[in-house]
Amino acid sequence: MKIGELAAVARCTVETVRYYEKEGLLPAATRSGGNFRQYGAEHVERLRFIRNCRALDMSHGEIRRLLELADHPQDDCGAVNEVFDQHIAHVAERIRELEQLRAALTHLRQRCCDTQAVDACGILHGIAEMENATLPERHTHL
Amino acid sequence: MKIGELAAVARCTVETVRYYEKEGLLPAATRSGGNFRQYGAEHVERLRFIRNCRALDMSHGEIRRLLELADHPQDDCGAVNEVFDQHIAHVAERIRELEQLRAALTHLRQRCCDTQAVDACGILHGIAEMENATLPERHTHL
DNA sequence: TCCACAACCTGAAGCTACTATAGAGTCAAG
DNA sequence: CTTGACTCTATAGTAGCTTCAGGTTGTGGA
Repeated sequence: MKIGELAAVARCTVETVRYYEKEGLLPAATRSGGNFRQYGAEHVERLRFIRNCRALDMSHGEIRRLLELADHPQDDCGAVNEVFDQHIAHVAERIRELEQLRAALTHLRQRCCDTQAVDACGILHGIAEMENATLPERHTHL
Repeated sequence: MKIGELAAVARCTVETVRYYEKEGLLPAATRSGGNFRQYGAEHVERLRFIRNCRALDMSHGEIRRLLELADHPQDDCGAVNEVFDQHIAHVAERIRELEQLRAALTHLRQRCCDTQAVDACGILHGIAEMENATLPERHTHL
């Protein structure tokens, strides 16, 4: 199977496949006489795994770790659960951050209910007066 | 005031200040004899505004738009409200996406309750079996 | 006056996860 | 034998910075 077909079955672009190879997420393919990449079922499986992890918003670092662990089938899967739990924690943390953010934005929004002159706009004044202590820093890649 | 002091009062790094100047968010400073940037109160105000917008997770594009609008104090502030409402909508949308994601992750997590061999791990099998239709695409910069 | 050292300067590269482009080569059908 | 789809490599761009290299300026103590 050539790269276009692989990309099609995994629903990603050809460029993404080549990028994963360069990043070491996908092992280098064998080459045909004309230097075209040749793939088999194991590449399909691996690429689909990677794309599914990306659909779950995992970083390449997290995916790399999962792939390493999956490559030792006899080992205990506790480490897998750990990676996964940490990822869930990242997501939960980001949701908390964004909910704080939404509350702050909604509060600010109420400072300008009517349309008026810009220099009297409650939103702009609200932003100018903010103390940075209000909001959290970002802790995740999400 | 020199760049280090400006950065300190706005609680960001010197590099960030120079970056904002290069991006055109912050107007170019006048220079001292030794080519050091010199800032005044208006720069402090503007930089604090920018940093507060960033704390609200606005993109540089959104901030640029707000700054433009703020530079025409006599105009109607309806456009400001519009930018703001759209940003709130972005945040709400991202929260929805992440909550879907969390649900999917939590569901997957339940497929491996006990520690066992990697090749029997319900999480890894679950990821491998996923259909990409499950999850939404990202629509915002958040 | 000299020296050390902090703070400043510019320009370029690195980060994440891709996407897009240019220019060239390969292959199957008509 | 030509057309056109597909592939190849290498490079640059995206957002919002951070880090680094290599050089200049300003300030305080000896």
